[in-house]
Amino acid sequence: MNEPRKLEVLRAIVEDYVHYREPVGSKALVERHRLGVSSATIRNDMAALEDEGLIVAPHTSAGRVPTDKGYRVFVDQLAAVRPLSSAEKHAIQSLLEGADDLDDVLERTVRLLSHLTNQVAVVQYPQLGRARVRHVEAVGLAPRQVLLVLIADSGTVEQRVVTLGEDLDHDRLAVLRQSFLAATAGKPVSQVGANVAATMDSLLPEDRPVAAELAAGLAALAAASREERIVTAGTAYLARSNSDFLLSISPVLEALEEQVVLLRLLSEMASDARGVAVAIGHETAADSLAETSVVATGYGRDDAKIGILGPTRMDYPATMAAVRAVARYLSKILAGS
Amino acid sequence: MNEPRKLEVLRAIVEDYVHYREPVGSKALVERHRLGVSSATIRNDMAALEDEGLIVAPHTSAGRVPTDKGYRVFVDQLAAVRPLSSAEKHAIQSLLEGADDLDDVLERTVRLLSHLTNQVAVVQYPQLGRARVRHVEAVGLAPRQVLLVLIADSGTVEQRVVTLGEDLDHDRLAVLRQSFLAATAGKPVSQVGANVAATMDSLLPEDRPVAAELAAGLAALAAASREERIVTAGTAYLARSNSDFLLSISPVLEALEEQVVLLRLLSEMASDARGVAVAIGHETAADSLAETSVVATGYGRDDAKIGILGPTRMDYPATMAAVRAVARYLSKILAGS
DNA sequence: CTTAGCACTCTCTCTACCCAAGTGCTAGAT
DNA sequence: ATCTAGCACTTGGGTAGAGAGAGTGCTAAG
Repeated sequence: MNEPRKLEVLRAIVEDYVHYREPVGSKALVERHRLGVSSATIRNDMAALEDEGLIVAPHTSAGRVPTDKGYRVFVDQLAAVRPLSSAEKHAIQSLLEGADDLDDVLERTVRLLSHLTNQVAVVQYPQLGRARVRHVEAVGLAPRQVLLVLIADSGTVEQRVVTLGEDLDHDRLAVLRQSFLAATAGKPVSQVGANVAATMDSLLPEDRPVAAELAAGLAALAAASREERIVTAGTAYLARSNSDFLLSISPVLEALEEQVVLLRLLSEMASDARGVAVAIGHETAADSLAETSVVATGYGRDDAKIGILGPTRMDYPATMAAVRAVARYLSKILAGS
Repeated sequence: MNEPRKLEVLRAIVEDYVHYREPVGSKALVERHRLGVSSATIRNDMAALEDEGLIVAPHTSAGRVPTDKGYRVFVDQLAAVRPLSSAEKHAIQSLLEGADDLDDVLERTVRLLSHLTNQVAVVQYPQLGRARVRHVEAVGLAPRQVLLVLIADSGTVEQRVVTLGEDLDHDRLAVLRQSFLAATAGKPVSQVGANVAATMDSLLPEDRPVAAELAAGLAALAAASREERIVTAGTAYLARSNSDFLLSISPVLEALEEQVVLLRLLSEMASDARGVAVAIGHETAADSLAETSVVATGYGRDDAKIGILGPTRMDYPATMAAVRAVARYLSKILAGS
C-alpha cells in the first residue's frame, strides 16, 4: 500500500466533497485529479481509508464522505493555510481603520470575518479576568445617586448608577472615591471586590454604611464586567449553506444565543503551530454543534478568542487563513489605541 | 348572503390554519366548528371571501388559506386579545424583578417575550432622540486622556475615552466639565453638539483647542447614543416553525442583523385602540419580511418599541396579549428605577 | 502492487395509476 | 331568498415498478 498516495487520496476526497457537496467516488476522483493511477487502485486506497475511519460511504453504492476524523487528518497533515489575496488584506485594513470604540472595532471585525468566509463569525470580548483596573470613578449625580465607572486596561468600560440610602455630599464622595481608586488601581479586576472591602477599616465610621453600598456596586460592576460576552455576525449564512438539512441550524442558533457552551468551547481551544485552533464536529463536545466545526484563534493581549462557525464540510485552509489574518489585524488595532 | 356568518367563517379558517398549518376545506370547517349550516353553504361563503381577496386556494382541489388581507380583517375585527394566564403574569413579574442594569432589563425582557410566544422577540433601546441630558462627566485618566460620560434621563449611559493633543491638568478640566455640564444638562441629547459648541466663546483662549477636542468627543458620544439599537432573542424559533419553507428564514436573519429595515418598520408602526400594532406580511413593506408579521407596541416614556417577529400564520390574539403584557411590565420597571 | 473486468447493490428518477380532498354548479327544499 | 344535497370535475400526493447511473468489492492477470 502506497501511504503517501493514500493521504493524497484523502486530500482529494476532502477537497472535492467541500467543493461539490456530494459523496465522491473513485472514478470522479481520477478524472478530477492527476493521481496517475486507475480508479481500481483508488478504490483499494479508499477501502483502507474507510477501515481507518477517515471516510465513510453513506450507502453501498454512493461515493465516500470524510468523517470528523478524516477532516482532522486533513487539517493536521494536509492543509496549508493559504494566504489571503491582497484585495482581501486591503479590505480588512481599510474597514478596521475607521473604528473608534472598542464596541465598534469588535462589531466591524466580526462582520468583516463573516463576509470574508461566508459563515457565522463570533468574537469574544476581551476577558477581564486577567485585566487590571486602569481607573475607578464615582460621580455624584444627585444627593443620593452616584455613577460608578470601572475602566480596565483592556479598554472595556463598565458603568452603573447606584442609589444610596442616605445623602452623600461632594467632599465625602471625593474621599471615598480616592480610597477606592488607591485600593484597586493597577490590580486585577477580579480582585476589585476584595480590595474594596479591605479599605473599609480605614474610613470614618459614619462613612462606612454608604461606603459599603458603593463598594457593593463596584464589586457588582467588576463581576458584571468579568462576565464574558460574544458578538455574532452572519447567522443568515447558516440558513443558506445548510439548505439541505436545516434541522441542524436550530441548535446552532441556540448555542449562539446561549453563549455558555460556545464560551467554554472557545476557552478550551488552543492554537496549534500555525496559530489557529480547529474543532471538528463532535470534537466540539457539544451536541448542538455536532455537525459544526469551529475555527478560532486568540487576539489581543489577553488572548480573547475570535473565530467562525460552519459546517464540518467547510473550506478549512481558506477559513483558517481568514481567521488568522483578521485576528492579527485586530490585535494590531487594539494595541495601537 | 349572511355577512356575520361569512366573517365567522373567516375566523374559523384563520384559527384552523394557524392550528393545523394546512389549507382548510369546507367540510373540515363544519366538522370542527358549530356553524349550524352545511358544507355547501360554507363553500358559497368561501367563494365570496375569495372574491374579496381574503382567502386563496393554493390550487384547485386544496382548501383555502388566509391572505395578508384576510389576516388583517381577522386582526382588526375578529381577534379579541386574550389575557395571559396568571402563571404567565407571575413568570413575567418574577423574572423582571431580579434585573438591575438597563441592559440587563432589556435582555431579560426580550428573552422572556421570546419564550412566552415561541417566536423571535426584539426590543429597541430607548430612543435618545427625545431624551434629555441628565449628566455629563469628564474624568482625567492621564494627562492626555479623558473619559467622557453622557447620561440620559432614559437611563442609557454612553462613554468613551478620548486622547488629547496636549496635557490638561485637573483644574482646567474641572472648568471645562462645568461649562459643558451647564450648557447641556436638562436639554435634549440631540442638541448636545450645538450646545457644547456654543460654550466655546466663553472659555479662555488657551483652553479652546483642547476644549474643542473634548467637545467633538462629546458630540460624537451624543450622536452614537442616538444611534438606535435592537436586541434580539429566540432566533432559533425561526428554524423550527418555518421548518417547511426555510428559504424565507435567511432574509429574516439578515433583517435582524442589519437592523435598519426593522428600525424603520418599528418606528412607523402605530398602536391601535388595543395598544398593539400589527404589520402583516407585505404590510411590512420589506421584501425580506414579506412572509413575516410583526406585532409590536411602545413602552416606557419615549415610546421605544418592543415586539415579536413570526410567520404570518401566527396566533395573533395570544401574541398580541403577550407583547402588550410584557410591554406594560417593562414600562413599570423602568419608571420605578 | 496495479489494472481491467465484471457482477452486484443501491439510490434516484420517471411513469402510471389511484385515492382522497375539495371545489363549483345545478336543482330542489325550506 | 337562502340553504342543502348531490354530483361531476380537478388536482396534489402517495405507491409501485422499471430502468438508468454510479459506485463498490472481488478476482484474475499483468
